[in-house]
Amino acid sequence: MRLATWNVNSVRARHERLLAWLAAHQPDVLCLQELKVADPSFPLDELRAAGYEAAIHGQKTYNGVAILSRTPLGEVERGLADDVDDPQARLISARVQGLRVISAYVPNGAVVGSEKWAYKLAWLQRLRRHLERRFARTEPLLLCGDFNVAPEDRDVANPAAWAGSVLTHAEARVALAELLSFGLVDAFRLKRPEPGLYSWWDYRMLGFPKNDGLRIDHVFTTPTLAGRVSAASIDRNERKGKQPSDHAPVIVELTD
DNA sequence: ATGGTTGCTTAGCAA
Repeated sequence: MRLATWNVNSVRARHERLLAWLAAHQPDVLCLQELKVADPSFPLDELRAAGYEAAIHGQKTYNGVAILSRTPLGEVERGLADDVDDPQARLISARVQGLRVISAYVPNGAVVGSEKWAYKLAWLQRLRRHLERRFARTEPLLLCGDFNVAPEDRDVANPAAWAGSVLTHAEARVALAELLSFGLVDAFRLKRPEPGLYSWWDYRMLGFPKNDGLRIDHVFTTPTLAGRVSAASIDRNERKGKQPSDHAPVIVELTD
């Protein structure tokens, strides 16, 4: 089974690229983030024609997440289901081929110390509680998405330049580590421990031409599935050419 | 040279 996660930065702007990428890479499951459309504007028909069912949690202008699958999606759940009144569409989960797949778009956090920063840290805590309430570490779970956190300095091309940013700050890394302490492992790093692998490059400052990248998009899995991870990669090519997303797809292969 | 990009929506926000 091939599973991927990709922050497309507007499914409308990335429509052609999305269909071309699906055709070229044939993932069984694709988690999407930053749809930036409400549900009725999601290109369901074209994706069905391409062979994919979709579970959507859309939002106009900002956020929005989805899970695409070649096989049927069941038990779809949207949001963190806690007592916080939160209109931001950042989480969706579904059952696919006996697995529980989650597509998450963690808040960026803007600037350390800002209100958005506090929301980011709180959101990661809320996700941890959601996992505890809703799932067991003994079940086959795949938590995928844009986490807006580079877990370690080896995930950052230029750690000195990014020191103290919302993507690398110690508090964000601790919050991510606490999320993973639910009982999740970094599926990508199981197979790809080497440095120099990134999933996001800022549109500004010649980020991609200079390869000033960070690995902030992840696939985390419960230990029951870790042994089935057979390969992992990042499709850096998708960041090239005309009108790319600022994120590249992260791909994980699981043995059946 | 203290900027630089993109997307959504249409001046300003978010990333």
